[in-house]
Amino acid sequence: MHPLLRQHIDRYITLSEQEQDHCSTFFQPLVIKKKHYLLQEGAINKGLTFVTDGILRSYAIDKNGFEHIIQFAPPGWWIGDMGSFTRQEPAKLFIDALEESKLLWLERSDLEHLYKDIPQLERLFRILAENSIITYQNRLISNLSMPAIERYENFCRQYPSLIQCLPQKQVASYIGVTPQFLSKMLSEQRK
Amino acid sequence: MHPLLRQHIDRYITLSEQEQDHCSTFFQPLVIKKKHYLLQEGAINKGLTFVTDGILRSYAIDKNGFEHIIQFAPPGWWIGDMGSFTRQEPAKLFIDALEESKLLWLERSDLEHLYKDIPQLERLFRILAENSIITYQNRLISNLSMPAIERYENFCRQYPSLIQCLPQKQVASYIGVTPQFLSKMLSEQRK
DNA sequence: CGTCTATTTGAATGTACTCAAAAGCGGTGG
DNA sequence: CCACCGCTTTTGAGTACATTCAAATAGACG
Repeated sequence: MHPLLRQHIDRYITLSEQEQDHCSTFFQPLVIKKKHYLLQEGAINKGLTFVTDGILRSYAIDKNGFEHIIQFAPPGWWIGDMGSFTRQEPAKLFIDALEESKLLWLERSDLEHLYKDIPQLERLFRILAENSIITYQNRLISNLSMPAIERYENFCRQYPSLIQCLPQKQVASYIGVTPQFLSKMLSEQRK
Repeated sequence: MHPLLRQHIDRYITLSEQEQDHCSTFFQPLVIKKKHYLLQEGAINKGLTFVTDGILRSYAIDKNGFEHIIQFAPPGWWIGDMGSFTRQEPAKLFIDALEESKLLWLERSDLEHLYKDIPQLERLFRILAENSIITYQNRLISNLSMPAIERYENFCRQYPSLIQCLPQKQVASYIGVTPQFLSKMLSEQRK
């Protein structure tokens, strides 16, 4: 099992060597090049992705053609379209790589089997889902209650390592402003 | 076990009579009057709440004193401050009743025991958490990509029964505009 | 070096907010 | 049963935050 995945799992549950080995047989290593898609809107998201290297993003495109980034996934994070994955419906999101990335891919059907073999995994994914809820909730509160500049400062505080590797445009999309406006805010701030 | 709770659980997992009975011993019935708090910012959220009658809401108050509604909980819904509940940290949210309501209260420690007695419950709460993620994600996309009037129309489509019993002010807070602006939008729309 | 994309800057515009005040509505007590 | 109080909703005028459109500049990559 990939050390990053192992470390990730160990943070929440305890698996025996056997269980770990059993688990790891279902994760398929995958490499995805910069700008290549892992998922496109309308497709069915048939598996979950654990990032080991690089960085992915998920985003929606609105009817005016603008991208709205939902999530960045650096190493150690999961990414997927939860709606499409759990209900096997057409995805609302695109997922692509911002740079060449290495992934571990877990098929939905394999995960369902794993839940039966290792009930602890239900617990793991319950906790991961709860953490995700907390993150979404905080972001929602930010969006509802803060002006753009504070949302930006928030982002920098929360993801200091991401700020360094992301183009400004991507950050603008995440915090919910146009790239032009983010640029103007930053030039104001520098004064 | 309360029929609404039973029906709710049955939608996702299958419990034996015994398991159901065991479960239900931990749910404490509770009545909360209009405008009374179930949780206040800064307190620790020590349990989860399943609503059987009435309606609750959770909301954050920003530094300017404005409320931002995170969730409404009509009968059949859970409500709580996930961050405070799972990490036993001070809550960021207030939860109160919009009208006199009846609840079933489940203590965190009891839930932890229940997870051990009935591992299926890990599954139940995993699925509930995943559904919650999907809801938050859709709302985030709405907030990022739609003007206020469309967010309102969205809300009406998604929660037709809520629209009828909620004062306009509460809906405004949920979709993220001032009550004045919602009023202006609606009077425009009527023309 | 040339092309493509990201960033910056400026002017005009628009969506939504603030402040203020009037009107409507529901509940309560005399 | 009506009058009053408090809260919600409406309306208007002025303002601010953020967008759009446009164009120039800067950076990255083959």
